[in-house]
Amino acid sequence: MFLCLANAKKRLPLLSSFPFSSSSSIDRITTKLRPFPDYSPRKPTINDADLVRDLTTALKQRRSEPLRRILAPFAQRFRPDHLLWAFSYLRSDLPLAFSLLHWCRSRRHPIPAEALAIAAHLSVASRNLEFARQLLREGLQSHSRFVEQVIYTYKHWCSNPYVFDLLFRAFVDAGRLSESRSLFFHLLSYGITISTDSCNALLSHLAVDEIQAAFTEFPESGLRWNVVSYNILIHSLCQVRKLEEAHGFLVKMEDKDGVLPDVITYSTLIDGYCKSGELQEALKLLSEMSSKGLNPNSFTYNSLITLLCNDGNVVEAERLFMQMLSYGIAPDAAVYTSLINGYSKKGNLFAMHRLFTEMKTAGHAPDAVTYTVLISGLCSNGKMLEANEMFVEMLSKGLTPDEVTYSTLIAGYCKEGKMEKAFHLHNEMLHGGLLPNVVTYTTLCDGLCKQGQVEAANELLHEMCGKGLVLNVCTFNSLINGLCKAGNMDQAVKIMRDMEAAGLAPDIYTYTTLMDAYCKSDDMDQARLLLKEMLDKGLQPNVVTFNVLMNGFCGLGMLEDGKMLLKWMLEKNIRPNATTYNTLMKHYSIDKNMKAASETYKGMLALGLIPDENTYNILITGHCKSRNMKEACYYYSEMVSKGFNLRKSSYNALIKLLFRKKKLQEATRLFEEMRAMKFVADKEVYSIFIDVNYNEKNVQAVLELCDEVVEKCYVSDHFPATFVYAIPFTSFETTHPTYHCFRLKKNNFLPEEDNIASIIESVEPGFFHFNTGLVIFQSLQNHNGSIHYAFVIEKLGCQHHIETSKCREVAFLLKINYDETIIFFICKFL
DNA sequence: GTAGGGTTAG
Repeated sequence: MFLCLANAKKRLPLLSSFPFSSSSSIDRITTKLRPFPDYSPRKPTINDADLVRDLTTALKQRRSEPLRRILAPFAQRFRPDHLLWAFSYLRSDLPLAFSLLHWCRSRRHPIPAEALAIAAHLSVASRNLEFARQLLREGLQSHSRFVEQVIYTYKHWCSNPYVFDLLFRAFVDAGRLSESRSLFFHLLSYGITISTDSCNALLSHLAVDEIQAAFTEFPESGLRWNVVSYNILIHSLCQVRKLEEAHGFLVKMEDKDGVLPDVITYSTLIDGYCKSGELQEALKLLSEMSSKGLNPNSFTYNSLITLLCNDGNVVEAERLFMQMLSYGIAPDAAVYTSLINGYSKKGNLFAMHRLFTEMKTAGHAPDAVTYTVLISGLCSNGKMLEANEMFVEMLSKGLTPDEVTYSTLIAGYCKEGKMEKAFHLHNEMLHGGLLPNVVTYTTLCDGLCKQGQVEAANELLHEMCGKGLVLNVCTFNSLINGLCKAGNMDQAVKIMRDMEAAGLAPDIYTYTTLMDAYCKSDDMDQARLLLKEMLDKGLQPNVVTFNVLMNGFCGLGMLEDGKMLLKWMLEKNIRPNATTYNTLMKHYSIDKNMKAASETYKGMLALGLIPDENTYNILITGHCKSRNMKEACYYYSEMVSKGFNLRKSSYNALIKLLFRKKKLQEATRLFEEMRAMKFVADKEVYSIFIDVNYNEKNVQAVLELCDEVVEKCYVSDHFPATFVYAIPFTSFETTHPTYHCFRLKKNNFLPEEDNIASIIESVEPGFFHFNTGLVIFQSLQNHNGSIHYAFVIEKLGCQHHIETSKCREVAFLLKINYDETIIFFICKFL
């Protein structure tokens, strides 16, 4: 069963008892003011009165003695409500009153609401605001009708209205927002208005619509919002991308309310525009604020720098950074971090390190976010060793990694397919008291899916739901991708429909993923249907969507449709990228239509697109296959000059072509280079050089290459070296005789009859013509007890015995021409 | 009591 989607949709906690209706407050204001009640404490009994009088007298007279000793004689008879009367006696001696309260609390007596209220009033009156705040918090926590007690005791004990501000704040701090609002209006009836500062504290906890409601409703009671209030409102509107409204308030605050916007107001709105990618609007505001004499600061610039970096325009971002410096605005760690991130996302690790050094030199200590950015850059560029070193460095600096840092590292390991390491980190974060978040889980889920473990991914997501985390669209897209790659299209589509039904809208990733899967299963009709559905929903396809379709059309040989698609893209003003063109070129090259490939390449350049490594590799392999050595060499030298590298297939193709065109020296150089780059050459390429060396009677080189090709091309997870006793090596279709290479790996083990059978089984079918009895292994025992291996070339009826008793390893190179007779074989004793 | 930088999917 796949995920139940009941809790898929993220719901904001609703303040249901928080109806901001403006009519009710008007009624309240017109109501006549209520006076505060007169306080009349309960009358004590004679015994209680005596006890309290004796106790307070003792406290006053013996104040140098330890409290516990003074109060010991009263401890048995003392009740918490004695505090109420004691406070009257100690009103002029507050430290004693509070000591008594502490003593009472230390005896685990619950403090009556009335006593807490009185103590809070006394604290406010004596300007001990922090203590008052604590008392009010305690009162709210432990008594349901505490507010009434504060009001009831107010007139007699304090008459400082600030106590209500503190009470209001205590509600806000406790997250009891609707009660704080009720308190606001309740107090109006007594003529008390909560301060704007405290109302701002409430605002900063509210959702945007609630803030807006409060904005109209609260001033009806005479409250005046200040610049901070507007900043909170504007920030909140920006967060929900209501930029026009936010901008409207920037104008209104000054024009209608006479509240002047400050740097924060402008920076907030500028950031809003930046987050929406509206650079021009942001820049307009930047000049507007300057013209008003408001100086942009590092916050202001950072928003702009971040936007430029996200657009991939790091150069412009750094230019802005320099401008900021030239204006004497000091950068901070955040600004450096943004730039570092910009370069890391571009894959420019050199510039990333450069800025990191610059930042430290300028005296800005990198923080956990900076390190996370660095780690992220290293991870996404496949530098996991360095990423891990950076993580260790971060720890050594005493910085604490958080969920984001861990998720970043986990994503790095997932990308490498190292799921064990990824889960190890996941456990490490749990041990460190960190809770993996939805991103962590999505990352792990994606990693599992990419390893083909969709079921495990599904289980993981169930675990995640069980922890109360809500799946987001990325999570579903990962799972959908996993199902697609596992060929389970029906389930993938079902998940999409389910998420839709649960109110989580599939996005461009969802559609592109599914379209890609349909394209790859040659179902262009379904892909087209999805494209239509997506367009109908108003989702705009982007370059990736088009690339997926391009790949689909081209993969089916529908190159004309591919060309049309490119045209359509350009019409829709969606800028193709190198991948778009590479796909077309690749398929032209597969079709051996290098003319069309070259034209496509020209079109790409005409559009100002920069060819990437892939572009060159496609052109080179294509021209090689078409035996256009000149063109292949031209693109090769151009790519080298741009610092790009050949990939494996291009090396192989180019080497073969060079060899064919008798450019042995060039071919050899590339073969050496390719091996130095740790690429594995084709068996065919190995055969070329084995043959070349054989012809040059360079037996040592022949054997080395034989060993290498066996090691690299035949020994694999399925054929571990220790279990593969004989590995055939064969190759190409040329005029060369076929080589067979056998490598017998021995650990003082000699094949028994049974093992010979397994040798035979392990041999690639079709080559080792055992059935026809072409080549047989035998182990024979000599009369002196030493064991021989024997090749029996049955067809030829001759046997070759090799003494192996002294050998750990034997390599053979057999050169057989099936049509004629055996030509030679070489054995190598190690 | 208010603003900026980091993690996930095609």
